[in-house]
Amino acid sequence: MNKPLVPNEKKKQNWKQNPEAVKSDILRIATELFAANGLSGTRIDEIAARTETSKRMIYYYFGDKEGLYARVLEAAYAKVREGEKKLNLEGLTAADALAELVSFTFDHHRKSPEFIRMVMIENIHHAQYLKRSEVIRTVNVAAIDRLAEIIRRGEAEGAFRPGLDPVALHWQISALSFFNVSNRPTFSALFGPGLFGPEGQNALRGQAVDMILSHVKVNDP
Amino acid sequence: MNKPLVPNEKKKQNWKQNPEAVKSDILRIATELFAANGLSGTRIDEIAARTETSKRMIYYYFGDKEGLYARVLEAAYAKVREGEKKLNLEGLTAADALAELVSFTFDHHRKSPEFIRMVMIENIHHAQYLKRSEVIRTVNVAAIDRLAEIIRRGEAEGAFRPGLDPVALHWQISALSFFNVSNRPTFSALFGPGLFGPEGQNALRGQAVDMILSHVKVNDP
DNA sequence: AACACTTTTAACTGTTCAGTTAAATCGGGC
DNA sequence: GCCCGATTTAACTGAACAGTTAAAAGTGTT
Repeated sequence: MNKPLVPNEKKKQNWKQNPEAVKSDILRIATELFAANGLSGTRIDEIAARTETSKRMIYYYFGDKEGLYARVLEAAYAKVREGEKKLNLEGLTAADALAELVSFTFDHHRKSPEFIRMVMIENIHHAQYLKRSEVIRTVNVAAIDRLAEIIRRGEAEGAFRPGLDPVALHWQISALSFFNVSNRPTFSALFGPGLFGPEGQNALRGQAVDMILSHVKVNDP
Repeated sequence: MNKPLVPNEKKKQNWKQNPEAVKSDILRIATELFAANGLSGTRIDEIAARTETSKRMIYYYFGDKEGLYARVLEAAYAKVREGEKKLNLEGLTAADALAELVSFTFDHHRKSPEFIRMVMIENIHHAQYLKRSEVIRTVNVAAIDRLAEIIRRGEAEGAFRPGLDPVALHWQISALSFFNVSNRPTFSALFGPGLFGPEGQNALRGQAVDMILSHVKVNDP
């Protein structure tokens, strides 16, 4: 009854199978909608309607709603990791490398609002889906390793105070970069949009760099 | 058929009308559930079941689910404002006052996870309910005023660098305090619970104070 | 040409859930 | 004692929604 004798409308004749494309099409739309509406706020029927394929195929490939959500979460982390590979800190002093890392992280978060929203949603769910994913942990260990290396160099140079904790430092950089995106709606509603325009963001980025650097440097007056 | 001839079970005889108590009972349970499950994730039937009153009364007093959510959000902000009145910065230098403010804010956020979750949820919804509330804005203006006063004193003392923006400073203090609670689930799942135990939290609080202070102080090496 | 995997279609199931209805009773202020 | 607002109860409505079913036919591989 399908692929019918009447290939009217926009039904593609000479049609090719492409499971990967179908899956990634579903993931793309699902990411958009889960990030916009949360897990319970998203409708499978709406995902299906905006996909090139059908509701049936969502269940065929992803099992159920939670399975799809879990895959969306993993894909979001994977995509962000991919973007972080662009960062090159070779040949810089430890302080310059750290400044560049903070600045990059700040901007990278800004450019990934969908990812930020997925993490927010996952935090609302007490990270229960992230906890089950072995894929994701490795991504983030790399961030800590990179920081640990910078700290090691900074101590060797005598530029950084001793005893810095790379995980705490990552927490601080993340806090400043993440909050900037996650809490923009409420912050902007309460205090106006000034900090979120181009000048405001440049100022906040520079201040974040300054805060982190003055914290790790050795100078105690 | 009710208030029946048989006051068996725990039906309160000698029962008193008390609209305010009924409303605040509903708000208390609704806060707990909205904070736990979000707007679309919360069931009115579950709120009703855990209240001393009935589903009918929820609609009687709050109209609909969104009306109830909006009132819960306002109540959460009001309660947090109430807690902030405990902070006393009289007779301190600007630097000491700011240190105390950061430290207090960090701890105050930690003690208000329900409020934090409501703000997270509200950010997911692009602050659409907060925007409509005139009640809430005034709460937060006070925070800015308090900071502006500290900055003014710090500049007068010659202790702070000139040109500090109280809104940006509030953003920074909030980022460090808010992220600590909001992102604990994912951060802890990825990097372990170490930073969220008592020692870890003491360290993070101290480092937050240090970061803010070394950023506002005048010493440029 | 056989076989496994992929895709289409649309109706259907069963449940969950926000919001309603109705009639009755109760408390308290006037 | 009268009236109005507060409260109880439990069943009901109607829509939304996750997940299923079934039969058919396509693709790609060997």
